[in-house]
Amino acid sequence: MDLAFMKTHVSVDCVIFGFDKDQLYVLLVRRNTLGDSGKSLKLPGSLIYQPEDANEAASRVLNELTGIRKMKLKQFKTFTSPMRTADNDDVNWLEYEYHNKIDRLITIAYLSLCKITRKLNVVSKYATVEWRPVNQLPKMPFDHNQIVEESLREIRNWVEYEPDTLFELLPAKFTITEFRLLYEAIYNRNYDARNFHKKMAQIKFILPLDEYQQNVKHRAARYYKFDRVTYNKQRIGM
Amino acid sequence: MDLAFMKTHVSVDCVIFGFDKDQLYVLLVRRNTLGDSGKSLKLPGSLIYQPEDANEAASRVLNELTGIRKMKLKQFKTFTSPMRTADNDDVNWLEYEYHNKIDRLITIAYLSLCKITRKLNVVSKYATVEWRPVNQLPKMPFDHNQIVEESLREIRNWVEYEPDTLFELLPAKFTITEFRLLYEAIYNRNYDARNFHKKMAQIKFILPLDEYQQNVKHRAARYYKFDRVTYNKQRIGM
DNA sequence: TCAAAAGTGTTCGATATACACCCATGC
DNA sequence: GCATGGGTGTATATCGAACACTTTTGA
Repeated sequence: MDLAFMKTHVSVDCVIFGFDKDQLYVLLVRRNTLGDSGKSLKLPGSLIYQPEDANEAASRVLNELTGIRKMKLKQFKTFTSPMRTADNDDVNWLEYEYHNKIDRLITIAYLSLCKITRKLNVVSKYATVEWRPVNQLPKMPFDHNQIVEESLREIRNWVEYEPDTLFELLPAKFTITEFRLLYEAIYNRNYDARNFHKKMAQIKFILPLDEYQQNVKHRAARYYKFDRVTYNKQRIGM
Repeated sequence: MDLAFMKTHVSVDCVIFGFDKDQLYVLLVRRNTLGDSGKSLKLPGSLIYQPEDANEAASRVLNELTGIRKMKLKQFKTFTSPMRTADNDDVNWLEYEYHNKIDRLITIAYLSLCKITRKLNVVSKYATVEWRPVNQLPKMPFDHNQIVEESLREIRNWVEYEPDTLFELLPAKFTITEFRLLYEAIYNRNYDARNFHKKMAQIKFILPLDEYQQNVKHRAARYYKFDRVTYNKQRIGM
């Protein structure tokens, strides 16, 4: 056993989910490639600055991308394998990007949710920002593919403890069918539309509006909205 | 914003739960005190060595204490606040213990379970090892009190996903009442003894033995055991 | 009038809860 | 024989699963 203690840089990486139609998407950034490893898309992230804690760093990354000051986010796992930086291309990019010699790097992974319709900033250090379907992700640098995989398990946990997180993924006004498709995407199973309706009707913080879809070539669906006031009241009682 | 990136040592800290009678206990170590902050008990932990990942470091800490090679363990949260090392006494102890200059330290917290009857090793760097009731913990260094608090939420999650973890806390042969008291301690609520019995009877991997309590001044309770073979078979089918 | 999706109610089985009495043992 | 905890069964409420038809709208 080498008796030296690990001293290392620490980064945060954010798995930001979006939802459209019937699918979950993950927000990836395209780094300015050096060499050509083919792995040009990656999770947005950053090294942690000296005076920050990890939550602040993740908030900063999210804010840069979305402009939202206080995004909901959740730390879910820290990845520490020395093999993370096994690929030289990955390390070269890091050192170029951060102007620091980097031998080993651990990362604290965060989960966050964002409306897919939101206009995003292209942060200077990246060429583009892209939503990619979670089922068809490209090969990414470091262990980013593994991080996304593990985040999927975590998202269910999150919505069970804090169901209001779900509404981060939906537009302010949504139909029950849209909501059901979101559930189906997250839990990767189907829900009976009738039973689902019944359940929604019982949930007090989901309010029916007097608005209906326009210009659809079938019966127009009713819109609903999430009511945070009622939600918070219920939570206090628990 | 200070543009220096954080470069830091990383430690693991282990919250090891034990169970006796009707209470959860946490395993603490007594450090050889320097100065007298009064905070001489702390969670067992260690800086991570250069070639290790965090799981290996946590396994090493657990192994040193219990002699068990492959203890079940679960990473649950990383604590990164710069304020962790705000107390000079804490930092002095660290630097004395590890012969390293330490300005900032983040820690990856692990959860583990151990039979409270197990004979423990006193690791050289500690004076003693002690089980303390989780409800009456002393003030501990760093953010160890907060870590334990957050671990309690995590333990429920763990036993729901992997119920076999529970049996790490019980002797090989246990009564249904002992098992119920464990549930009550973990979920901090009472369970009806009759309904609990009924539920246990349905669980196939809990096997009744032909052994009963001895020398009790009331009707002797039957012993049961956990059957891992049946447990694994069921799991595969899920 | 047809296609496409919205909306609605009932039945059934499984599961969780509430609750009361007899049993075995040591003293 | 009594105190102590062990063990059992029944009735009820609740929740989730299965399931079919009518409604609205645009083309």
